[in-house]
Amino acid sequence: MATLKDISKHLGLSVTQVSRAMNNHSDVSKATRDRVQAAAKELGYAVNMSARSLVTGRSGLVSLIRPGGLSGPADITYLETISGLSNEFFKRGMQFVLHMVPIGEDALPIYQKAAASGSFDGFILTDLTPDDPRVALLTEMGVPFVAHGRSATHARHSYFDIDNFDVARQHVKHLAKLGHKRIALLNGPQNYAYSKYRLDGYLAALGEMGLAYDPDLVVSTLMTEGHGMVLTARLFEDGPARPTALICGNILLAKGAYKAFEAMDMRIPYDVSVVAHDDVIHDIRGSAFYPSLTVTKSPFSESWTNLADILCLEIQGKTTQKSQRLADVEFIARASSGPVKTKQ
Amino acid sequence: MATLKDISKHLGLSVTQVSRAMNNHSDVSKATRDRVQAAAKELGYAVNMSARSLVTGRSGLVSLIRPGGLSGPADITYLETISGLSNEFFKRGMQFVLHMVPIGEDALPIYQKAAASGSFDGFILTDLTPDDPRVALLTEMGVPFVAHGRSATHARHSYFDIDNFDVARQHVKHLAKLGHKRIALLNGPQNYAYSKYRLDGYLAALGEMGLAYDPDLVVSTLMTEGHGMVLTARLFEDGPARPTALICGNILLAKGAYKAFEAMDMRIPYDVSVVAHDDVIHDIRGSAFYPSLTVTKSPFSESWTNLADILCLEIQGKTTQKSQRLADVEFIARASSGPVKTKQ
DNA sequence: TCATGAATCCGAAACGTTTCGGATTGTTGT
DNA sequence: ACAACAATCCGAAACGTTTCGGATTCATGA
Repeated sequence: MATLKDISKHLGLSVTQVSRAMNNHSDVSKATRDRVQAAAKELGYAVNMSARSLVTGRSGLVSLIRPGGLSGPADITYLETISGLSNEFFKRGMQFVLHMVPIGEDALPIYQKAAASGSFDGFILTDLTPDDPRVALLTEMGVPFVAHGRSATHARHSYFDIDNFDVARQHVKHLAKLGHKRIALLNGPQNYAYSKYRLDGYLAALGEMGLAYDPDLVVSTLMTEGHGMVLTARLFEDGPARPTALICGNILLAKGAYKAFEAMDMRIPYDVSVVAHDDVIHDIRGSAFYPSLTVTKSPFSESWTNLADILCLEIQGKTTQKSQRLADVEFIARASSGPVKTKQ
Repeated sequence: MATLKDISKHLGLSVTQVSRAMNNHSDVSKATRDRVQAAAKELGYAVNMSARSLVTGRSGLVSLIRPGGLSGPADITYLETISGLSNEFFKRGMQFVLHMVPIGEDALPIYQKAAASGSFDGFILTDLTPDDPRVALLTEMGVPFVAHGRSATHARHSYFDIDNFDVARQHVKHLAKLGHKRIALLNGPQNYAYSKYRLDGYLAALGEMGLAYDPDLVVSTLMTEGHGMVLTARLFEDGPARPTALICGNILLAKGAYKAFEAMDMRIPYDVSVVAHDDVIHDIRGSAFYPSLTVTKSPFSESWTNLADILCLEIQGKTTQKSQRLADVEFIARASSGPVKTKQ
């Protein structure tokens, strides 16, 4: 493995100048820069990251520690996350270190150790909870990190998120304008921050539109097709209090809901309106539903490059200010939502 | 961030002795070892990996480069792989660096660069093809690696695998002993090494049992429930050449096959026998099938610790010999396979 | 002719660890 | 009393890079 010294000997230059040439510094002539880079290629030079890290104090490693192991096929979205992030950091010349903590083990001490080891330049946090202890820990330790989603209690951290408050709000307002008064919400798991924001948005919009809040119309669940089906069936049991519209946390829940409504002989959108949020990760497209599904849409996949950008900024530490980005959500009205049925 | 020098000053010892104490070397007294370790804890010392790497020449990083991006929900098994491996290497104090190469990009140059950079101590190869170019590349470069599965052409590399030849052979022999003469094989994708070994085992066993080989009875496919269903339906079209038994590459294919047979009104095991290989990753248990499924079984999850062990050996390079381990497969006869139906 | 400044280069120190070779003790056997 | 040996320690070099401060050259303008 060739070193800078090898190149410097081979060319009769100082190590300093070779280093500066390789890193495109200003005070090296174009001629020598070219000579150096040619020699580097010829000798098969590759920078020794350990040596560089030792002097720069940066390892080039970012880490994603995933608590809670796997929870079955629902975790396919997680593979998407890992895939996207690993790629973005690769593009930026950084190594993406993954650690999936087995289920049942407490992840916080692992974060603590990893952060204290100084081996990592930064961390990516996913699956934020409303009051996430990892945010508190890393903030206190002064370790760079970026969160996919927002912690509610520690507002002053870098994150990338979509405006989940607005997602639910748009859904409610759309349905309320169509005359719906009893709107059910099939929300994501309640320990996640985004579910909380959606619930808040739902409640706020109900208030805005002058609608009453009925806790029986809101349910939190793992977002799978199966759960969508059975919980929809439960929410829409026949009776005087039966809702006339349903908001689904994602496309899979909506798919389950469609099945439930079919089984119950309720026609969309005549008997019931359905809207959902589409994060464009599952192969199913809202437009391919029958009837086609009204959605708020914002591609999950736009997160990775943003998260990587933000973390790199954070690591460079040029600015003390935290980067907080909210992605746009697009509202697409389609055939699954319509005017509320007038009493017959 | 405290260093060895800090501890040495704090204790009036030499840096040498502190280092040796921290690494449990022989020639340091128990008394000073304790003092040193206490001081280390007190000062919050954590070894600087870059510095250590620089002198030892080992980075503590292993890398998994996954070509081909994602192929949808079928890739849930891949999450299992990543999860298991990241854990095993964590236990061994190594960092697991992941890079998922986007679909369409050629992964080989990435392996080439990563190996040439010297940043990684070793590589894990998955999804081996029968003549895998990555095996050739890394062998030639002299970089430590371990393969999950075997390359057929480059036999002299370290690997962990199950005896896929034997898997198919056991299936055939079991069915042949029950009197089956026309045995269909629903194999995995043909570009994977394990599919080739299974096909070889199938052919060998047919020979052993004196049965004829009919290419029409063998089909390669992605191993999903859907493919299992439609391909079973096709293999078992009515006619004089209809097979009497089916070997499925995994549990998902078997599940699809069951559906197909139900639709075709063929009763298991009276009209047709079904066997499969169970790698115990999908939540579905062969014993929970109705009728319960005859399988060869060997848990995928045993691979991770073996792969990590082997790669660590390879990295230490104590032995020039390659580690090649074949896991056992267990044969479990259940209700889905029975004597061939006598002509009525 | 001489100061000025830009362009280009270099030596040496520093990062924190491991390890080689040797030094200093104290104990043992003769 | 002395050699031999084990136990315990230490100084210094080395790993490969970056960077600080300064040095050299050469053209420029006064």
